[in-house]
Amino acid sequence: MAHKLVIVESPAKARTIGGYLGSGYVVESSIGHIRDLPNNAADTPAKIKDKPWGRLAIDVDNGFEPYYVVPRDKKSHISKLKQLLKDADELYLATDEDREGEAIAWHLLDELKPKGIPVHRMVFHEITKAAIQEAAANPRELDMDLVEAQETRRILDRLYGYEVSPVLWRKVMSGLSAGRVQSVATRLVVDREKERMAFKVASYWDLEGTFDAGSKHDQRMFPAKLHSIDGTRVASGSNFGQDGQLKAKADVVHLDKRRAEDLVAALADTSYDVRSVEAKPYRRSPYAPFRTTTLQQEASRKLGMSASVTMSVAQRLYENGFITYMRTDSTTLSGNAIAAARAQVQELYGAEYLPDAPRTYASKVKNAQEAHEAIRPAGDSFRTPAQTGLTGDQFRLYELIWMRTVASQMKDAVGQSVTIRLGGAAGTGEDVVFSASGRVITFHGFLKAYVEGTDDNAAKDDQETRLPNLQEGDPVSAASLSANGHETKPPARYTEATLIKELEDREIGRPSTYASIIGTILNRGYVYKKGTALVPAWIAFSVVRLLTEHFTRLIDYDFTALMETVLDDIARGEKDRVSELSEFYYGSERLAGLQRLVTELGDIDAKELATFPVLDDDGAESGIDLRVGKYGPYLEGPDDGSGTRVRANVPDDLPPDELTVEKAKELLANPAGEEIDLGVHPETGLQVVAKNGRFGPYVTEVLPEDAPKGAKARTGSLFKSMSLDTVTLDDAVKLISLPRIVGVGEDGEEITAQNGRYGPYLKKGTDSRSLTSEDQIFGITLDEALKIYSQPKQRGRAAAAPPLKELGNDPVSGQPVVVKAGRFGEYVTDGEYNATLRKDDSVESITIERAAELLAERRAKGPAKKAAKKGAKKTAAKKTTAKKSAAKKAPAKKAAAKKS
DNA sequence: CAGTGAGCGAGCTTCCGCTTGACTT
Repeated sequence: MAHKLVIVESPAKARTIGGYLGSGYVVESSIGHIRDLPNNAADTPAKIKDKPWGRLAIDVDNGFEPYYVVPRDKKSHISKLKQLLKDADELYLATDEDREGEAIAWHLLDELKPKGIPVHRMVFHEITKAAIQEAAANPRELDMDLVEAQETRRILDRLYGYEVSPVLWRKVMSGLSAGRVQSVATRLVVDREKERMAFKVASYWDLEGTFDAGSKHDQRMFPAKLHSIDGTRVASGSNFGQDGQLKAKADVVHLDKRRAEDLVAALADTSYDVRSVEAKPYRRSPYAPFRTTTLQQEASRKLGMSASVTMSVAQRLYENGFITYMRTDSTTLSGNAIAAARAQVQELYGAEYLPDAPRTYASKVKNAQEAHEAIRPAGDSFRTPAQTGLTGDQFRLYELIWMRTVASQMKDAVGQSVTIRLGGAAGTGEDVVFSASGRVITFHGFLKAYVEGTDDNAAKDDQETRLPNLQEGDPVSAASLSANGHETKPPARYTEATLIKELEDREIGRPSTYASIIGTILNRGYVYKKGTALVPAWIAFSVVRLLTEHFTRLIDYDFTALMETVLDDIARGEKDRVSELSEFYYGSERLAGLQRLVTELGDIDAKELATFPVLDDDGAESGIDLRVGKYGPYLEGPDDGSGTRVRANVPDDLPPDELTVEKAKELLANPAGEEIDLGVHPETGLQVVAKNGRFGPYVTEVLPEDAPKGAKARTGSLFKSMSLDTVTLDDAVKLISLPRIVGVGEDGEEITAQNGRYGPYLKKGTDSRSLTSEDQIFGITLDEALKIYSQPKQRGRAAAAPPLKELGNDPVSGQPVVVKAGRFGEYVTDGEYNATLRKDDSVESITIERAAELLAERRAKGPAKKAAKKGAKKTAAKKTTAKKSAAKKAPAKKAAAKKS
């Protein structure tokens, strides 16, 4: 039977809308984007792989034409949609009405290719029966200008990310990344840390007292603070700047301890009178209903949920029909929602809390796309939290959303704020004024339902301080007075919630990505969490420095906002996508293009980039440098002219702003870190210790201070079977005795056994042979050693690697194909060509057909040996780097994955 | 960053935004 096919983005939405449209309609979802640029080489179609721009999947030479693919996990879904389309007599593309939604609609059209049936673009902002039916009755055309704007955004992000990231691989560390959003987020965290490092603590003092209004007042005692001396204000926290120091223009008295205490003494006999009473009406309007970022902030402040936890809990609430869509930048409530909230206000708080007219909230977000409603309880009447039957996190998050929504339709809170000034004369003749402020809320309004949390210790909106009802001229006495010292505090580190807020304020990122932005910069190792604070790692300093020095425009805080302006122009048909992308990539008279920036890297000095002088409190250089190395951050002591500088590791979890000159000196004084005393060597009498070094744990002798120049401490790596915790003095004595002389060969040359870079081995002159186990170093006899030397050298190597699996014969070469485990992972070989298994292959699942495919691909590239010989040295060096950094990265990723 | 020798298959990392399940731990 023929039907009309409606495609929306979200499955949950499809279910709801299906119910509103009734029979005759089939509502399905696209589940987000259905096509994208290929993610990596494995997903890149063969026909563009070999193009110079194949890696980008954007033909930068021909109008920046993008090459889209349907990701593997979406293929079956696309077939399902195609199947549904076969029996459809009309197609409604009902994706979200924003830039991305318009593009999804176009991708659907382009991929499904409906033949001979009408296609409509249907849009709605509310999911109510009336709104959906009206939308279906009044469809529009696809807005191709808006699609162009989306493609421009997508292409620009790809060019930025996939061109700049490789620069970081070459200059900083393999596997790193750069992007329009993550790099700015990282920069924010790094810049904040730099502010903290430049911060110098200042102290200031003030006076606080408890005053007595006399027995005729109900509220007799009240607190007040010193306000001014002889008409000049006393310095308080707000007079100090971001650097911690008194602002240059501050016309204030800066009290120190002595002056403050002297003043307390001079005020011992002072009586006061009320100089002024200033009352102002206090009025506070409700907060707007939740959008993604405000929900994430409040869930963090009140429920202690991370952004990603908040989103997944909200997702479950959404899927089960408890709340509206949770990825939104809109604070707008539908008419039904306003009515539901108002009904609930009436019911729970009474008519006096209900404003005469419904409240509406305009979006504060500058680049808001408003495709959805605010986040609120779902339905035309709200369920109270108790009525939902929810538990745990879902209950608590629902309650938060429900309260916020209901409160948004309540009356303002009103009251009075009062400032009272008290004056008196000090014994020294100075005129002093104290100030007391109070707030009384006479009608709580929405505050009765919902009070927003605060990030620092700022007063909450419902906080009250009552003052006595004093009049000008009334006498007041001081019950107690004290001098209090304060210190200026550095700007606080970002938390997930405050960083997200900052990004939103700067129009960077979208509701669907805020939580994952945090994930990205954590996973790359740019930042780590210390409690809830985001602390930048030193490698982030290197990356931000490279980007600010060489890609200044791209990491500018305004880059995204400027891009949005251009995209809006494209969406209105006023600018052309190709010329904008061309300017971005190839440059113009006024701008350097990205392509030139990433190819002309000669002046990027990787070493300099990774070096940060450790500065003292006055910002002067100490001669000590922090450097970001392959093994993490380390310190280099001052150059004393000896040619070598003392080095020391910096603990991974030492926040950059805690690396003072004193701390650096302390670390340099004990460069090796912890060492374990094993005792005294029975023969030499020297102390023997175990340490962790560059190549892992090892033992070494401690040479006496009067040891002759040039004397070297003997060392030895621990065997793999040993560990720092369990190694004994006996083990150590044996290890440092190496190499062991096994005997003399037939040619008169000495054969020794030892441990090295590639494991245990025998050495005879320049001829070396691997051993299979570390125990052989001590156990092997001369006869066995001679036997090994009697065999040709190749043998030990080949014998060590039996194939993991035999697959049969290759159809092309006819040779047997086997799977082997190699240095770079598992690979298949037919004896001549080797091909590494790809991400989706495994030893268990691989077939001869797949192996033949891999070998055919490999064969197409020609023999490897010639290529390998070219610039062999350079390649070898690079390989080592890549391998080490990969090895280093793996555990970090695992740890991150475990947490989440 | 302790200091010791070879020779073995390269291939891939990465962006931002839109959506959920299908995975494993």
